[in-house]
Amino acid sequence: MGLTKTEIFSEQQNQISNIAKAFGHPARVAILQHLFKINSCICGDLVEEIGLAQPTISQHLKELKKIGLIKGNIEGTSICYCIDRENWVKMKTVLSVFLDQDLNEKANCC
Amino acid sequence: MGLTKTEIFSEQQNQISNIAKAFGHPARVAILQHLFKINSCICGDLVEEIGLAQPTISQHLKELKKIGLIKGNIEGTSICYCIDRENWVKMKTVLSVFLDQDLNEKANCC
DNA sequence: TTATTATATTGCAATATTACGATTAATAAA
DNA sequence: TTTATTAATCGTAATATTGCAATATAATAA
Repeated sequence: MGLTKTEIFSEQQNQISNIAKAFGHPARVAILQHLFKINSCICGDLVEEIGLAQPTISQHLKELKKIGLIKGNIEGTSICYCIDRENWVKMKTVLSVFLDQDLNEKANCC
Repeated sequence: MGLTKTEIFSEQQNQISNIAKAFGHPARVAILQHLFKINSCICGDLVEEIGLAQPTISQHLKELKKIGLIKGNIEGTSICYCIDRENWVKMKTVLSVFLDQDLNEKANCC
């Protein structure tokens, strides 16, 4: 049906997959990398930098904002988007619990 | 158009987003967690464990296998799926370059 | 050979995502 | 006020994803 059955999974599992989904598009990866690199940004820069149309970038920014990885302050006609470093660290904490599962002494069975 | 413009992004950016996409569904997160937990598995277990239909689980397993995070050995009528720990570590290395971008001395601009 | 069991594949419906042109909204500059 | 400038929103087309019933395949058991 194309609809993820969120209700049968734990909150942690949904949280992890939601974070991962935000990283699941190269444009959003590129946006985040660029924001880290220049440490301050307006949307126009990104349109040139990334190479997608302005509405498309705006849409990706909206998703990143929704999940809390970036925040935007209005600055005249433009908006200063930047990384929400506090949330970024929180996000990494959630992910690391999942990613570091292999740091147990168990060996492979096959 | 619904088609991601892969060609305008770097190989690293596409690699990161592809890994993230694999984690971008709670069922796949749950499957990986379960595989780590019991350290050996067959698909039937997962159908009960996760609560989705057998074809759906099979499809998710296929995607995880495609990206190399799990591997399956034929064992009689069943298949022993397990984590590909070598690739898991490689995957973490790729991701950490991206996730640890914030470990620079820069402050927030806004 | 004929079940039985376990998993994969196919086909399809429903929903989600991606991308962009056109438009709108809001501020700044003239 | 009029005219840029900048970014958000709307509408829509194309493609991807999710989920499952039905079926196929493959290996073992009877």
